[in-house]
Parts: sequence; C-alpha cells; structure tokens
Amino acid sequence: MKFSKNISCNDCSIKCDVFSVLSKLENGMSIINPLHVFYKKHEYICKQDSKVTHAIYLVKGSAKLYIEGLSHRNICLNILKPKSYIGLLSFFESLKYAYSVKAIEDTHVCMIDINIIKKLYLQNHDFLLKLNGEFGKSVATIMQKIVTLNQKNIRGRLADSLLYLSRLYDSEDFQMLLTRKDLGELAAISEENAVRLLSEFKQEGIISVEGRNISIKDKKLLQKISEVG
Amino acid sequence: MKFSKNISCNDCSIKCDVFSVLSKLENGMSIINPLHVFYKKHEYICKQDSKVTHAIYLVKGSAKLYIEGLSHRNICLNILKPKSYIGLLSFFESLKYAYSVKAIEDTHVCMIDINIIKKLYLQNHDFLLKLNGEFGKSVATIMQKIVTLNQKNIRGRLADSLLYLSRLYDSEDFQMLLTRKDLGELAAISEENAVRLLSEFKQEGIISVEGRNISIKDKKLLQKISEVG
DNA sequence: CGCGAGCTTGACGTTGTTCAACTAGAGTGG
DNA sequence: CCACTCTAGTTGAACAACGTCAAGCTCGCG
Repeated sequence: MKFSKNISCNDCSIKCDVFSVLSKLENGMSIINPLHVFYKKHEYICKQDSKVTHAIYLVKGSAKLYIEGLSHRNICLNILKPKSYIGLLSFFESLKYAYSVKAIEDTHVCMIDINIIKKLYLQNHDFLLKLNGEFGKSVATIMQKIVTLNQKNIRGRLADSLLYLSRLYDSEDFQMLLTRKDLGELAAISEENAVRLLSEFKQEGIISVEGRNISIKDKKLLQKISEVG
Repeated sequence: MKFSKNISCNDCSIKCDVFSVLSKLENGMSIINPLHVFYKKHEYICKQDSKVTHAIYLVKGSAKLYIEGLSHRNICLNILKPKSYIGLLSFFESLKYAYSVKAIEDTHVCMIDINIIKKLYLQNHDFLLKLNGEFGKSVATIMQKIVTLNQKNIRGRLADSLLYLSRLYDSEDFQMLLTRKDLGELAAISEENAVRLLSEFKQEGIISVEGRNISIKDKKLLQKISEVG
C-alpha cells in the first residue's frame, strides 16, 4: 500500500460525482484534498468493524466486497470495478463497516474525508439524491441475495453468479479475476462445489471453461437453472 | 381495511419525527394531510414490487416485514412495533418495495405522501440524518441475517430469533403474536423444524413454552447456541 | 528441483426439507 | 347438541442436498 496526496481532482482520470459537485462551487477544489491510495492484490481496502473515516471511490483495478462470516467463511456480495463507491453501504451515520473490501488486482482508490462528504451532500441535493439512489439499489441487491442464499440450490446459486459476472464484464466471454474459492464465496457455496459445478456446466455444454476464462454458451439455459434452482 | 383523513397530527397519540419537523415550521401542519389506515390481522400493508407512494409509519398494532421468496416461501426480516417506519428500506429513490408487510394483529398506520417527505428532508437536515441513520441500522441487521442464513445451523437460527423477540418485547417472558410458521419464516427454517426445536429447547430446560407464550430460562445457553450454531 | 498455491475428484456423513399422518381446539350450520 | 371443517400444532421417517475430508494433480516461482 502506497499513498499520494499530490493528485488533484483536475488531473484525475475519473470525473466522479464529488468532482461534479465541486466544480459547481467557487473554489470548490480547494476545500478537499483527496488522498489517493494504491493497494496491491490481496490487500485490505477496508476491514469489517473498523471505523468509517473516509468515502472511498474505486478509480482503477478491482476489489471484492464481502462479509466476514463465522469460522473464516466469507460471503461475497459484490465485485467492484472502477467508478464505484466502496464505502456506500456504511455511508450514512453508521460508524463501522459492516463488511470488508479486498483488492483482487492492484487497485487505486481515492479517499475523501467523510465530514467533507457530509457537508457536500447537505449543501447539494442532487448529490444527496444520487447517493441515496445508489444506496437503494444496493439494498435491492442484498434482498435478492438473501432469497438466493436461503432458497436456491447450489446449481442455481452458481448460475446466478456466472450471470452476474457476465453482466459485470458486459460480455458472455470474460476472464474473471476470481479464484475458485472467490467464486465459491460469491455464490456462497464451498470451493469444491464451485469446481464440481463448473465441470458439470461445461460437460452439459452450458459454458466453456479454461482456467479463469469463462464463456457462456447457453445463456437461456443458465437463466433457467438460476430460476428453478 | 378502513381509512380516515380526519385525524390531525395534533390529535395523534404518537409524536413522530415528521411531527417534530412540521412543528418547527410555520403553518407546517397545513401542508400535509396524513392518511390514517386501519388494517385487520393478515391484511397486506404493502406488497413486494408494488409502487412506493407513501411513507408509512406504524402507529398501533404490529406487523411482519418479509421477503416473498421462491415457491411461496417467505423470509421474515423484522417484526414491527409502533413508532417504526414501514417504508424505510425502500425510501430513497427506489420505486418499488423490495419486500411485503402484513399485519399480525389489527394495526393502525399513518401514510404521508412520499413527495412531501422528500421536500421535508431536503429542507430539514436533522430529519434527513435521522432517516439515514435508521436506514444504516437496517442495513447492519440485514448483513447479520445473511451470515446467519448461510452459516448457522437451524438451532442457532432459532436461538437467534428467540433472542430477537426477547429484545423486541424487552422481556425474557413474552407472548409472541407469531404462529409456528411465522416463527419459522423469521428464523428461515421450515415450520416443522420450528416446532421440533421449540420442543427440544423446552426438553433441555432452556425455555418454557405454552402455546405462544415463551419464557427464556437460560439466556446464557441460548446465546451460546446462537453463537456456535 | 522442490515447494506452495490453486485446482480437481471421490467418498462420506450430517443436516434440513418434505411428505404424511395425527391431534386438539375453534367456529359453523343442520 | 352433534357432526363438520378449518386452522394450528406436532411427530416420525425418508430422502436429497451440501459441506467436509482426504488425496492427488499442475503450474509457476524461488
């Protein structure tokens, strides 16, 4: 982990919501000094139960957002790509993170003091509504996850996860950055079953697998499996 | 279901957050006209996937908040008592309810047009922060539920639910309004297992059960079961 | 060359859902 | 007042689903 205070928002490759808000204000840029942090693969970006001090925005790389469960079993809720908020779900008035985030490749994030964010969203209602909207979506996702966890079998759960990844990478043909264990955590199944089911799906001609390259051959069928699971 | 438009906030037995906000404004009371609705036991208060049009506040009675899962299996997230928001989780910019709420006894709620709420929270930041804070707590609860569902055995899950009810009714000795089926949905286990485990816990001297009256005899042990589950 | 991380497969045992049958009490109508 | 039916609760047994353990494999790297 390395950090830098010498990247100004004007130089940043991403024009985030915060930037949009600031650019509307006179001398807006001067009131924040974003902290840019560079994480290596496998490093924690934030840790469950630790204090929320900054808003964190993912600029480059990717990360997994997961709950640290009992006896070292994790449940992965999301894979994060650039232009997404990392801190979002623990944003509003909750003091501690309800989850952990770890880099799954070398990753670059931007951190802004939470108090500045609060000032901004109280001043700027569009920003506030935007954050709240994102928040609402996350909640819907989580609700879905609860049902899936409790009521779908492991085939359905893995099918779900593969479709999720396909949506994330916006292609039927993608290289995932996840290990089999990671994939298991995403589908909330054991690593062994993740492996087994990938083979099964491959055997059945639904997907093709080569290492971490996945290609969805029969999307309809995969959706069917996800539904009936 | 019956409703009335003739209850003013000044007459209402509960002084809710909205009331506090309004009372600070000049002629505040005139800008809303709350709709009071009276539901019979078993009636829907709101239905999953239907449009969110009002903020709903529970004035009297109780209700269960649950996700309608696959093939008619529900998962109950919360039991609601007076002075709680019903619409909260779907409040911010999400158009549709991500869950259903049903009365578990005759229940009286107050409904306020969502657009008025939005105006209020943009004007009044204390109100906004309060709502966001509540929202944050709900998220933490849900995260916990996810871990529980995926990683605790049914004994641990039921123990959790009994402890939850004990906290809710603020007593080790309570009459729940839930059927065995409801209790099962709260713990996310089958009705049969809910029955079986209640008997087991009774046999083991951890609780005593008579119909819907539950008395927790050995709280320590119940907590232990919930942890190791 | 050896070591470790990631991956793969088989066998096994536990866990929890489901089905089915039965009881008890409450409400209804002949 | 008795048969009925409906709901809620209860119990047992069978089956399927999953996680876990164990063993072995491959590949990349020091």
